Amino acid sequence: MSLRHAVLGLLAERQASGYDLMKLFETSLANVWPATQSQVYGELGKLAASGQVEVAAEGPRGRKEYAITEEGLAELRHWLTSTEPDRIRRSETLLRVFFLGVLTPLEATAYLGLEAEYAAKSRTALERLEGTVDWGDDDMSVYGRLSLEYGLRLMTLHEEWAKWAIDRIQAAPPRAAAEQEDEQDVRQDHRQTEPAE
Amino acid sequence: MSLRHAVLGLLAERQASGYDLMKLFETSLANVWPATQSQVYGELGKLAASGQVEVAAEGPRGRKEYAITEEGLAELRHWLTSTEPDRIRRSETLLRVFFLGVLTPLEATAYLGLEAEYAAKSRTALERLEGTVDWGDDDMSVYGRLSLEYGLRLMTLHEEWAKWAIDRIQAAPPRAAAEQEDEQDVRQDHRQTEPAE
DNA sequence: ATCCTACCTTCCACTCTTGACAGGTCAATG
DNA sequence: CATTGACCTGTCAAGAGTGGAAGGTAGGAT
Repeated sequence: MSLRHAVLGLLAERQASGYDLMKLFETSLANVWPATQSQVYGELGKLAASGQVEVAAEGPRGRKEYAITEEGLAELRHWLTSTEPDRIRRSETLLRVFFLGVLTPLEATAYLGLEAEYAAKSRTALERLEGTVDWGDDDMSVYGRLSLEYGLRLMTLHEEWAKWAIDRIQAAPPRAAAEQEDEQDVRQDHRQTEPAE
Repeated sequence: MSLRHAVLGLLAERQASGYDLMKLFETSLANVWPATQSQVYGELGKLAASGQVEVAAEGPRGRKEYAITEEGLAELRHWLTSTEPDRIRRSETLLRVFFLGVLTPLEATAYLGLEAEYAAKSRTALERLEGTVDWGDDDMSVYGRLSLEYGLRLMTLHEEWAKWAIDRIQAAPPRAAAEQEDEQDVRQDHRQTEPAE
């Protein structure tokens, strides 16, 4: 459902073609709600069909500039004020952390080290972005900057957390690798309960 | 791709039926990688077909307990050590922040207030969870706790960020509502460029 | 003895997302 | 003039995730 509103939101700022929108998705929204061409054009079609968006101008090579309609703006406002955001968050990084037990403590800390490294790199990239953009006092500047700050804080958290986790594992290694070997043997016993299909 | 490895990871801990796995997904992995019945059973079927998992025992009412095979364990290790995690993160919350400009500053701060509230509530829920579980020194305890700590820190960040954002908006409101009205009029002009379809 | 509840698996229809492919036009450069 | 590159729209196949329906069994409580 969110992609629909992302498109509406961008068109609320100013009218644009699918091509224009793609550039916006690749720049400003890349870290918040990525989207592909097929999605954007598809969504524009659906929005036009339902009257929340309409072709405001046609340009050179088949270019169609879309503008949000009153209906679309109403829908956007309704989404922002009267619906609960979908807060389900999937984190492959954390999923992996859950299963770090199948590795040796050394391998586990190596993984977390890469996480810390990634977060640090990602954070400096955001800082560079912050320096690049010229922040005016328009909506996109004010509110986009709030998002950027969130990203900055998140990457800081990520790095510090990863370093903290490494310390913890090194302070109290969960289990010796030898015990893991034992467990593998146990599993093999299980497997003999029934012959392979 | 990750769901496959989530299932493998859980089965690496101990063998289980689809039903058992569902309970694990609802409890331990709920905040990290949610999954539905259809997904879990489907994935078990595919994993069994590819030999990474096999039926270790059959129980009372059609119950089938699956166990990870050596192949599956190898795949799990490979995933953990030799592949890059998918770090794309979608945040509907932040997406909305980008478009807060279509609302009045008052409405915008109200939204962020709800975010702060949600984060606070969510954080105390995690703290309660932390108190409930008895943390041993096994893998799931050690590594699961690292994930929980991440969640705790994230919710703290979320709340503080939302409060900070509210302050910022109140200190320097982006634009008066009156100007937004003007903009709507401009958009109406655009719409007259072409009659509705 | 019956009924309820928890247990347990399987299938389906739908939307979202990805990645790639196909096709075409304008503008400038050599 | 021919080629190149940026511009611009569209479609399709396949996988991932959602939500719910269907259908059946074992065990315990009344």
